[in-house]
Amino acid sequence: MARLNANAEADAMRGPTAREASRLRVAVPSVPARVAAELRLQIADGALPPATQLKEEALSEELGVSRNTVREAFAELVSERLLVRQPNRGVFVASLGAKDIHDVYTVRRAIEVSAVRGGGSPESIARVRAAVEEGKSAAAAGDTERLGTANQHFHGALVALAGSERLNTIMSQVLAEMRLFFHKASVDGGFYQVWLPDNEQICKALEAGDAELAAERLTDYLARSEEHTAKVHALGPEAAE
Amino acid sequence: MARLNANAEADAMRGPTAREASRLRVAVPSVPARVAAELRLQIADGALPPATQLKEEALSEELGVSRNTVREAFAELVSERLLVRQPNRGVFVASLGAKDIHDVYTVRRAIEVSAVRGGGSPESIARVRAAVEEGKSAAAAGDTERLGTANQHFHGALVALAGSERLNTIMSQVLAEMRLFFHKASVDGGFYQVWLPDNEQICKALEAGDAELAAERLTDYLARSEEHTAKVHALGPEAAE
DNA sequence: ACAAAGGGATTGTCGGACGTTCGTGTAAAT
DNA sequence: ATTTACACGAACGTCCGACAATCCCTTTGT
Repeated sequence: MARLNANAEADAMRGPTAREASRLRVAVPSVPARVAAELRLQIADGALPPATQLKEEALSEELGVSRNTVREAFAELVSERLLVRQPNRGVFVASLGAKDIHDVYTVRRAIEVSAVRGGGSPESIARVRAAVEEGKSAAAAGDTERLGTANQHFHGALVALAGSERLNTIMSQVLAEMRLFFHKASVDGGFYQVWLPDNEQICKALEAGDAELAAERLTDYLARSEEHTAKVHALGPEAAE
Repeated sequence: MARLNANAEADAMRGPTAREASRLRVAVPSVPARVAAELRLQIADGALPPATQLKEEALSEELGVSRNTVREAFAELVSERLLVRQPNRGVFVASLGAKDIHDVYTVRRAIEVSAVRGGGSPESIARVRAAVEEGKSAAAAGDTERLGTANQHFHGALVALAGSERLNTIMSQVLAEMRLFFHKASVDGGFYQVWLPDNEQICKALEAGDAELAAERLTDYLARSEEHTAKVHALGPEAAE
């Protein structure tokens, strides 16, 4: 129940009040934005599993914000497809079905492949390389969670090759949606391990200036990844491995 | 000022009240959704030109809804990039710069080309054909506005080839953004005329089952269209042709 | 002329209120 | 015993009003 311990974090969540208004401030996100961020986190790491209902009043009390504010946060997350709203019934953590898996991968194919085909600047390619290395090091350390985020960084970096603000935000939403499938709790150690060689090969092709080859490898990767994901999902989203 | 005549439409905008609750209802959209739809329309046809500030209280009075509701509508439109929010300053109709043009076209290249490459079912290709014919008929009738919407239908139909719900919503948002450049007021008759042959050729390739050729032609089209758009935008978004 | 101080307008967030909708459990009827 | 009807309660949807925080503009002081 107590998603946040009621008082300590509740006060931290609230905006700057009169007494602490004097300190210098550098664009503190609005309260609804911070509530949304908090919920995003809890959804991502499985504290709020799919199909969980989020009640406005309960949340507003736990977080120490008004119902109105919670409502705004909900609207934000609904627009990101992390929550779904059933009119007059409430909002629920999105639970994705087989169809959604395919849909998400369709978007990824469109966006990632297109971005990779474009080539990208040396700096942006360097960032792809950095993500690859981050993944390797995480794998070496056996840090599953870091491996997962490194993988997301990798694909985010791929899209960033296009240098498009809009594509970036679309991709980050898609990545957030993918986390609905794979909470860290439901993913075994070898899950991301498999894709490390793919990442390496794609990155190599990019560094060699062969964007077309990279795109081809990425397409291939996405096909296998979708298949894999669908398989894992088929035996129940709960069954780890 | 009076974007809506205050009373008549205001009541129409409000939700079903007690007295009229008896008639059968089939999923009436929520009040914020209807406000957002209204604003979307007014933005699309230029009644609310870019950089216009939208004030919460003024709108809530004109539309006969509460400030809270207006606020929710704003949030929706901000998430669609039709409005931009300046914290503590207000929301403004988005005004796109040269960089945004390129950005939008980058998204279109990714999404549309990818969808076309996939081929698509006969029914969805038929819908592309229908949009092409709609454009021709509108051009023959000299109906500029219908020509514009037909063009949007065409590109929407292209994306629909992929059969992806998410791609569709992304595309419809992008199309909405494009309307920020081209209000019907600021577009001369020949504006869309030019692209009719392109649409025809792309559609022909699809019908012939040659998705790759269609994708190639589309890529070419998008390049020329972006150039054209950038040119028009360069001589001031106001200058019609 | 320019910096500081003041005021007005608008947003951000809160709190509460009330009708509506939907699920559920209870009671009545067959 | 199963089904239907009804009443209750929990949430949501929308409205209203309030107040501090913030920003812009104007006025004031030097």
